[in-house]
Amino acid sequence: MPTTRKEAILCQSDSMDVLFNALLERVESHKASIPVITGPTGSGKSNLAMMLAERIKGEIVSCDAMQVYRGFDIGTAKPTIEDQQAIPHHMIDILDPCEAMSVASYVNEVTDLLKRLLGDRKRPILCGGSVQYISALLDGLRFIGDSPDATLREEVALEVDEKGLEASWKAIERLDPKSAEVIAPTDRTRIVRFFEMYRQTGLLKSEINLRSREGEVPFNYLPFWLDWTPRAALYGAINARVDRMFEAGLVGEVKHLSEEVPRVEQCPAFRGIGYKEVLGHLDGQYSEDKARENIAQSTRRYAKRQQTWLRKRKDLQILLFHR
RNA sequence: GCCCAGAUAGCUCAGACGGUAGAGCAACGGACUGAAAAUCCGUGUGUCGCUGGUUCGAUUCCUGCUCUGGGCA
Repeated sequence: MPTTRKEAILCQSDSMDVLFNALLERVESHKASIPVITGPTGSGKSNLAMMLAERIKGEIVSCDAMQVYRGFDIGTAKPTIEDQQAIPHHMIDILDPCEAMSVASYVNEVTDLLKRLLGDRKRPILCGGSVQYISALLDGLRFIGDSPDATLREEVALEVDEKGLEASWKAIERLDPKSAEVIAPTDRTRIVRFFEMYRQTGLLKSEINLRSREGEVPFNYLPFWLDWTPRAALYGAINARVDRMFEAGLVGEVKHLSEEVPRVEQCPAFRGIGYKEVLGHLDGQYSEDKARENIAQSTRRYAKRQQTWLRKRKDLQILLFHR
Protein backbone atom coordinates (compact mmCIF):
# COMPACT_ATOMS: atom_id res chain seq x y z
CA MET A 1 0.00 0.00 0.00
CA PRO A 2 1.06 3.55 -0.62
CA THR A 3 0.92 4.17 3.13
CA THR A 4 4.31 2.52 3.41
CA ARG A 5 5.77 5.50 1.60
CA LYS A 6 4.71 8.37 3.80
CA GLU A 7 7.48 10.58 2.49
CA ALA A 8 5.87 10.66 -0.93
CA ILE A 9 2.32 11.40 0.17
CA LEU A 10 1.45 14.83 -1.08
CA CYS A 11 -1.99 14.84 0.43
CA GLN A 12 -4.24 12.43 2.28
CA SER A 13 -7.91 13.19 2.68
CA ASP A 14 -11.41 11.79 2.62
CA SER A 15 -12.38 14.55 0.20
CA MET A 16 -11.55 14.47 -3.47
CA ASP A 17 -11.84 18.27 -3.52
CA VAL A 18 -9.05 18.56 -0.99
CA LEU A 19 -6.91 16.20 -3.04
CA PHE A 20 -7.68 18.20 -6.14
CA ASN A 21 -6.63 21.46 -4.49
CA ALA A 22 -3.33 19.93 -3.46
CA LEU A 23 -2.84 18.74 -7.02
CA LEU A 24 -3.78 22.11 -8.48
CA GLU A 25 -1.44 24.01 -6.19
CA ARG A 26 1.42 21.75 -7.18
CA VAL A 27 0.62 22.04 -10.87
CA GLU A 28 0.40 25.83 -10.68
CA SER A 29 3.79 26.07 -9.05
CA HIS A 30 5.38 23.87 -11.72
CA LYS A 31 3.95 25.42 -14.85
CA ALA A 32 6.79 24.19 -17.02
CA SER A 33 6.07 20.54 -16.27
CA ILE A 34 3.49 18.23 -17.78
CA PRO A 35 1.10 16.92 -15.12
CA VAL A 36 0.64 13.16 -15.15
CA ILE A 37 -2.21 11.55 -13.26
CA THR A 38 -2.04 7.81 -12.81
CA GLY A 39 -3.30 5.23 -10.35
CA PRO A 40 -5.25 2.00 -10.22
CA THR A 41 -8.39 1.53 -12.22
CA GLY A 42 -11.48 3.01 -10.63
CA SER A 43 -9.62 5.46 -8.42
CA GLY A 44 -11.08 8.52 -10.11
CA LYS A 45 -8.15 9.66 -12.24
CA SER A 46 -10.33 10.80 -15.10
CA ASN A 47 -12.48 13.04 -12.90
CA LEU A 48 -9.42 14.62 -11.39
CA ALA A 49 -7.93 15.16 -14.84
CA MET A 50 -11.18 16.72 -16.09
CA MET A 51 -11.27 19.10 -13.15
CA LEU A 52 -7.68 20.05 -13.76
CA ALA A 53 -8.16 20.49 -17.48
CA GLU A 54 -11.12 22.78 -16.93
CA ARG A 55 -9.18 24.81 -14.42
CA ILE A 56 -5.98 25.30 -16.38
CA LYS A 57 -7.51 25.07 -19.85
CA GLY A 58 -5.59 21.91 -20.56
CA GLU A 59 -6.01 19.03 -22.97
CA ILE A 60 -6.14 15.44 -21.81
CA VAL A 61 -3.78 12.88 -23.24
CA SER A 62 -5.13 9.46 -22.38
CA CYS A 63 -2.67 6.84 -21.29
CA ASP A 64 -4.80 3.78 -21.61
CA ALA A 65 -4.13 0.71 -23.69
CA MET A 66 -7.80 -0.06 -24.25
CA GLN A 67 -9.46 3.33 -24.67
CA VAL A 68 -7.57 3.64 -27.93
CA TYR A 69 -10.10 1.29 -29.52
CA ARG A 70 -13.07 2.76 -31.32
CA GLY A 71 -16.40 1.51 -30.05
CA PHE A 72 -14.97 0.07 -26.85
CA ASP A 73 -16.65 2.59 -24.59
CA ILE A 74 -18.55 1.11 -21.68
CA GLY A 75 -16.06 -1.58 -20.70
CA THR A 76 -13.11 0.80 -20.84
CA ALA A 77 -14.90 3.53 -18.88
CA LYS A 78 -14.06 5.88 -21.69
CA PRO A 79 -14.68 9.59 -21.09
CA THR A 80 -18.20 10.52 -22.18
CA ILE A 81 -18.99 12.42 -25.35
CA GLU A 82 -19.86 15.43 -23.18
CA ASP A 83 -16.49 15.30 -21.46
CA GLN A 84 -14.76 14.97 -24.80
CA GLN A 85 -16.66 17.95 -26.14
CA ALA A 86 -15.86 20.04 -23.10
CA ILE A 87 -12.17 19.19 -23.10
CA PRO A 88 -10.04 17.98 -26.02
CA HIS A 89 -8.94 14.37 -25.51
CA HIS A 90 -6.11 12.62 -27.30
CA MET A 91 -5.10 9.00 -27.82
CA ILE A 92 -8.71 7.87 -27.63
CA ASP A 93 -10.58 6.12 -30.47
CA ILE A 94 -7.55 5.89 -32.70
CA LEU A 95 -7.54 2.19 -33.56
CA ASP A 96 -9.84 -0.51 -34.86
CA PRO A 97 -10.31 -3.53 -32.61
CA CYS A 98 -7.97 -5.74 -34.56
CA GLU A 99 -5.11 -3.27 -34.79
CA ALA A 100 -2.23 -3.77 -32.43
CA MET A 101 -1.25 -1.36 -29.72
CA SER A 102 2.13 -1.34 -28.05
CA VAL A 103 4.24 0.61 -25.61
CA ALA A 104 6.52 1.61 -28.43
CA SER A 105 3.87 2.96 -30.75
CA TYR A 106 2.23 4.68 -27.82
CA VAL A 107 5.42 6.36 -26.63
CA ASN A 108 6.40 7.39 -30.14
CA GLU A 109 3.01 8.87 -30.88
CA VAL A 110 2.65 10.65 -27.58
CA THR A 111 6.13 12.09 -27.86
CA ASP A 112 5.17 13.71 -31.17
CA LEU A 113 1.81 14.77 -29.80
CA LEU A 114 3.32 16.43 -26.74
CA LYS A 115 5.80 18.34 -28.87
CA ARG A 116 2.99 19.56 -31.05
CA LEU A 117 0.76 20.58 -28.15
CA LEU A 118 3.56 22.38 -26.34
CA GLY A 119 4.51 24.08 -29.60
CA ASP A 120 0.93 25.32 -29.88
CA ARG A 121 1.09 26.63 -26.31
CA LYS A 122 -1.44 24.05 -25.16
CA ARG A 123 -1.25 22.47 -21.72
CA PRO A 124 -1.28 18.69 -22.00
CA ILE A 125 -2.36 16.59 -19.03
CA LEU A 126 -1.48 12.92 -19.13
CA CYS A 127 -3.99 10.66 -17.51
CA GLY A 128 -4.33 6.91 -17.40
CA GLY A 129 -3.70 3.60 -15.76
CA SER A 130 -1.59 1.78 -18.31
CA VAL A 131 1.38 1.96 -16.02
CA GLN A 132 3.82 0.40 -18.41
CA TYR A 133 3.13 3.20 -20.87
CA ILE A 134 3.36 5.83 -18.13
CA SER A 135 6.63 4.36 -16.91
CA ALA A 136 8.13 4.27 -20.36
CA LEU A 137 7.23 7.92 -20.86
CA LEU A 138 8.54 9.05 -17.48
CA ASP A 139 11.77 7.17 -18.06
CA GLY A 140 12.09 8.54 -21.56
CA LEU A 141 12.55 5.09 -23.09
CA ARG A 142 13.32 5.15 -26.78
CA PHE A 143 11.95 2.48 -29.03
CA ILE A 144 13.71 2.41 -32.31
CA GLY A 145 13.77 -0.04 -35.17
CA ASP A 146 11.12 -2.05 -36.94
CA SER A 147 7.82 -2.88 -35.36
CA PRO A 148 7.07 -6.52 -34.61
CA ASP A 149 6.32 -8.82 -37.47
CA ALA A 150 3.37 -11.12 -36.86
CA THR A 151 4.69 -13.78 -39.20
CA LEU A 152 8.07 -13.83 -37.53
CA ARG A 153 6.41 -14.00 -34.13
CA GLU A 154 4.37 -17.02 -35.16
CA GLU A 155 7.43 -18.69 -36.58
CA VAL A 156 9.43 -18.13 -33.42
CA ALA A 157 6.54 -19.27 -31.23
CA LEU A 158 6.38 -22.49 -33.18
CA GLU A 159 10.09 -23.08 -32.72
CA VAL A 160 9.89 -22.39 -29.02
CA ASP A 161 7.02 -24.84 -28.65
CA GLU A 162 8.90 -27.51 -30.56
CA LYS A 163 12.05 -27.01 -28.56
CA GLY A 164 10.20 -26.75 -25.27
CA LEU A 165 10.01 -23.85 -22.86
CA GLU A 166 12.68 -25.14 -20.53
CA ALA A 167 15.22 -25.69 -23.30
CA SER A 168 14.39 -22.34 -24.89
CA TRP A 169 14.90 -20.60 -21.60
CA LYS A 170 18.24 -22.36 -21.11
CA ALA A 171 19.27 -21.02 -24.50
CA ILE A 172 18.48 -17.51 -23.30
CA GLU A 173 20.51 -18.15 -20.18
CA ARG A 174 23.52 -19.03 -22.34
CA LEU A 175 23.10 -16.13 -24.77
CA ASP A 176 22.04 -13.41 -22.38
CA PRO A 177 22.27 -14.31 -18.68
CA LYS A 178 21.09 -10.86 -17.69
CA SER A 179 17.79 -11.33 -19.48
CA ALA A 180 17.41 -14.84 -18.14
CA GLU A 181 17.33 -13.33 -14.66
CA VAL A 182 14.25 -11.36 -15.55
CA ILE A 183 12.43 -13.89 -17.71
CA ALA A 184 10.81 -16.79 -15.88
CA PRO A 185 11.44 -20.20 -17.46
CA THR A 186 7.66 -20.61 -17.68
CA ASP A 187 6.93 -17.25 -19.28
CA ARG A 188 6.22 -18.25 -22.86
CA THR A 189 5.30 -14.74 -23.97
CA ARG A 190 8.64 -13.26 -22.95
CA ILE A 191 10.66 -16.21 -24.15
CA VAL A 192 9.11 -15.92 -27.59
CA ARG A 193 9.61 -12.18 -27.57
CA PHE A 194 13.29 -12.59 -26.72
CA PHE A 195 14.00 -14.71 -29.77
CA GLU A 196 11.76 -12.58 -31.91
CA MET A 197 13.84 -9.50 -31.07
CA TYR A 198 17.08 -11.40 -31.46
CA ARG A 199 16.05 -12.63 -34.88
CA GLN A 200 14.83 -9.25 -36.01
CA THR A 201 17.65 -7.03 -34.76
CA GLY A 202 20.53 -9.37 -34.09
CA LEU A 203 20.68 -7.79 -30.65
CA LEU A 204 20.16 -9.29 -27.22
CA LYS A 205 17.32 -8.01 -25.12
CA SER A 206 19.68 -6.64 -22.49
CA GLU A 207 21.53 -4.67 -25.18
CA ILE A 208 18.30 -3.28 -26.56
CA ASN A 209 17.25 -2.26 -23.07
CA LEU A 210 20.51 -0.40 -22.57
CA ARG A 211 20.11 1.47 -25.81
CA SER A 212 16.55 2.45 -24.94
CA ARG A 213 17.89 4.53 -22.08
CA GLU A 214 20.44 6.42 -24.10
CA GLY A 215 19.67 10.09 -24.36
CA GLU A 216 17.68 12.55 -22.30
CA VAL A 217 14.09 12.32 -21.14
CA PRO A 218 12.46 14.72 -23.61
CA PHE A 219 9.95 16.35 -21.24
CA ASN A 220 9.63 17.51 -17.67
CA TYR A 221 6.85 15.62 -15.99
CA LEU A 222 5.02 16.21 -12.75
CA PRO A 223 3.61 12.79 -11.93
CA PHE A 224 0.84 12.06 -9.42
CA TRP A 225 -0.42 8.74 -8.16
CA LEU A 226 -4.04 8.76 -7.04
CA ASP A 227 -4.93 5.87 -4.78
CA TRP A 228 -7.34 4.81 -2.09
CA THR A 229 -6.92 3.48 1.39
CA PRO A 230 -7.85 0.96 2.56
CA ARG A 231 -7.65 -1.08 -0.58
CA ALA A 232 -10.97 -2.75 0.24
CA ALA A 233 -12.63 0.62 -0.38
CA LEU A 234 -11.19 0.73 -3.87
CA TYR A 235 -12.36 -2.83 -4.44
CA GLY A 236 -15.84 -1.76 -3.38
CA ALA A 237 -15.78 1.09 -5.89
CA ILE A 238 -14.59 -1.29 -8.58
CA ASN A 239 -17.41 -3.74 -7.89
CA ALA A 240 -19.94 -0.93 -8.09
CA ARG A 241 -18.47 0.31 -11.33
CA VAL A 242 -18.72 -3.13 -12.89
CA ASP A 243 -22.40 -3.22 -11.94
CA ARG A 244 -22.88 0.16 -13.59
CA MET A 245 -21.19 -1.09 -16.75
CA PHE A 246 -23.73 -3.87 -17.02
CA GLU A 247 -26.59 -1.45 -16.41
CA ALA A 248 -25.16 0.79 -19.11
CA GLY A 249 -25.35 -2.09 -21.58
CA LEU A 250 -21.93 -3.70 -21.64
CA VAL A 251 -23.32 -6.99 -22.93
CA GLY A 252 -24.98 -5.26 -25.86
CA GLU A 253 -21.80 -3.35 -26.65
CA VAL A 254 -19.70 -6.49 -26.75
CA LYS A 255 -22.29 -8.35 -28.80
CA HIS A 256 -22.44 -5.55 -31.34
CA LEU A 257 -18.66 -5.16 -31.55
CA SER A 258 -18.01 -8.87 -31.86
CA GLU A 259 -20.45 -9.16 -34.74
CA GLU A 260 -18.43 -6.68 -36.75
CA VAL A 261 -15.19 -8.64 -36.79
CA PRO A 262 -14.71 -12.07 -38.32
CA ARG A 263 -12.25 -13.49 -35.82
CA VAL A 264 -12.65 -12.03 -32.40
CA GLU A 265 -9.88 -14.10 -30.82
CA GLN A 266 -7.29 -12.41 -33.01
CA CYS A 267 -8.23 -8.87 -32.03
CA PRO A 268 -6.34 -7.37 -29.13
CA ALA A 269 -9.22 -5.15 -28.09
CA PHE A 270 -11.27 -8.19 -27.13
CA ARG A 271 -8.59 -9.23 -24.68
CA GLY A 272 -9.52 -6.31 -22.46
CA ILE A 273 -11.13 -6.89 -19.10
CA GLY A 274 -14.88 -6.91 -19.49
CA TYR A 275 -14.76 -7.89 -23.13
CA LYS A 276 -13.25 -11.36 -22.89
CA GLU A 277 -15.54 -12.28 -20.00
CA VAL A 278 -18.69 -11.11 -21.76
CA LEU A 279 -17.60 -12.97 -24.89
CA GLY A 280 -17.40 -16.14 -22.82
CA HIS A 281 -20.92 -15.53 -21.59
CA LEU A 282 -22.25 -14.81 -25.08
CA ASP A 283 -20.57 -18.02 -26.10
CA GLY A 284 -22.70 -19.84 -23.56
CA GLN A 285 -19.85 -20.81 -21.27
CA TYR A 286 -21.40 -19.23 -18.17
CA SER A 287 -24.18 -16.96 -16.93
CA GLU A 288 -24.19 -13.20 -17.08
CA ASP A 289 -23.81 -13.05 -13.30
CA LYS A 290 -20.77 -15.24 -13.52
CA ALA A 291 -19.32 -12.96 -16.19
CA ARG A 292 -19.93 -9.99 -13.95
CA GLU A 293 -18.16 -11.70 -11.06
CA ASN A 294 -15.23 -12.61 -13.26
CA ILE A 295 -14.94 -9.05 -14.51
CA ALA A 296 -14.96 -7.61 -11.00
CA GLN A 297 -12.35 -10.20 -10.06
CA SER A 298 -10.03 -9.45 -12.96
CA THR A 299 -10.43 -5.75 -12.40
CA ARG A 300 -9.46 -6.06 -8.74
CA ARG A 301 -6.40 -8.10 -9.68
CA TYR A 302 -5.52 -5.57 -12.31
CA ALA A 303 -5.74 -2.74 -9.80
CA LYS A 304 -3.40 -4.63 -7.53
CA ARG A 305 -0.88 -5.16 -10.32
CA GLN A 306 -1.01 -1.47 -11.13
CA GLN A 307 -0.27 -0.65 -7.50
CA THR A 308 2.65 -3.05 -7.48
CA TRP A 309 4.08 -1.28 -10.46
CA LEU A 310 3.53 2.22 -9.09
CA ARG A 311 4.87 1.38 -5.65
CA LYS A 312 8.38 0.86 -6.91
CA ARG A 313 8.55 4.21 -8.64
CA LYS A 314 9.94 6.82 -6.30
CA ASP A 315 9.11 9.85 -8.43
CA LEU A 316 5.35 9.86 -7.89
CA GLN A 317 3.54 12.17 -5.53
CA ILE A 318 0.74 10.33 -3.84
CA LEU A 319 -2.76 11.66 -3.51
CA LEU A 320 -4.36 9.31 -1.05
CA PHE A 321 -8.12 9.15 -0.84
CA HIS A 322 -9.07 7.90 2.62
CA ARG A 323 -12.37 6.14 3.16
C1' G B 1 -40.30 -32.49 20.33
C1' C B 2 -37.60 -36.85 18.10
C1' C B 3 -33.97 -38.94 14.50
C1' C B 4 -29.81 -38.22 11.18
C1' A B 5 -25.77 -35.38 9.19
C1' G B 6 -22.52 -31.42 9.72
C1' A B 7 -19.48 -27.42 12.44
C1' U B 8 -11.59 -27.13 10.48
C1' A B 9 -8.33 -20.71 6.63
C1' G B 10 -12.16 -15.12 4.02
C1' C B 11 -15.28 -19.17 0.97
C1' U B 12 -16.04 -24.50 -0.54
C1' C B 13 -14.16 -28.57 1.67
C1' A B 14 -10.20 -32.61 2.81
C1' G B 15 -7.63 -34.87 6.91
C1' A B 16 -5.07 -37.61 10.86
C1' C B 17 -4.76 -46.15 14.75
C1' G B 18 -4.66 -39.43 19.41
C1' G B 19 1.48 -36.15 18.75
C1' U B 20 -1.61 -28.42 17.59
C1' A B 21 -3.51 -29.37 10.10
C1' G B 22 -3.82 -28.87 3.87
C1' A B 23 -6.17 -28.41 -1.15
C1' G B 24 -8.87 -25.30 -4.65
C1' C B 25 -10.66 -20.48 -4.99
C1' A B 26 -10.12 -15.75 -2.65
C1' A B 27 -6.42 -12.65 -0.33
C1' C B 28 -1.44 -10.87 -0.01
C1' G B 29 3.75 -9.94 -2.03
C1' G B 30 6.66 -9.63 -6.52
C1' A B 31 8.64 -9.48 -11.81
C1' C B 32 7.89 -6.66 -16.13
C1' U B 33 11.30 -2.54 -22.37
C1' G B 34 7.44 -3.28 -29.31
C1' A B 35 1.03 -8.58 -26.55
C1' A B 36 0.85 -4.84 -20.64
C1' A B 37 -6.67 -4.59 -19.22
C1' A B 38 -1.19 -9.05 -21.62
C1' U B 39 2.26 -12.66 -19.51
C1' C B 40 4.60 -14.93 -15.41
C1' C B 41 6.57 -16.05 -10.23
C1' G B 42 6.12 -16.51 -4.85
C1' U B 43 3.37 -16.73 0.19
C1' G B 44 -0.97 -20.36 4.50
C1' U B 45 -3.15 -15.91 6.85
C1' G B 46 -6.24 -21.15 11.69
C1' U B 47 -8.95 -20.61 19.61
C1' C B 48 -9.94 -27.26 14.07
C1' G B 49 -18.09 -24.39 17.32
C1' C B 50 -18.40 -24.24 23.10
C1' U B 51 -17.99 -27.30 27.57
C1' G B 52 -16.48 -31.22 30.59
C1' G B 53 -14.23 -36.29 30.56
C1' U B 54 -10.51 -40.24 29.22
C1' U B 55 -5.14 -39.52 28.21
C1' C B 56 1.67 -37.94 29.22
C1' G B 57 -0.86 -35.40 25.21
C1' A B 58 -7.53 -34.21 22.28
C1' U B 59 -8.91 -30.51 16.63
C1' U B 60 -9.24 -36.19 16.35
C1' C B 61 -12.33 -40.68 21.12
C1' C B 62 -16.58 -40.00 24.77
C1' U B 63 -20.59 -36.58 27.57
C1' G B 64 -23.44 -32.34 27.44
C1' C B 65 -24.58 -27.71 25.08
C1' U B 66 -25.07 -24.15 20.90
C1' C B 67 -25.75 -23.38 15.82
C1' U B 68 -26.75 -25.07 10.63
C1' G B 69 -28.91 -28.45 7.02
C1' G B 70 -32.14 -32.63 6.09
C1' G B 71 -35.91 -36.09 7.68
C1' C B 72 -40.04 -37.67 11.07
C1' A B 73 -43.92 -35.87 13.86
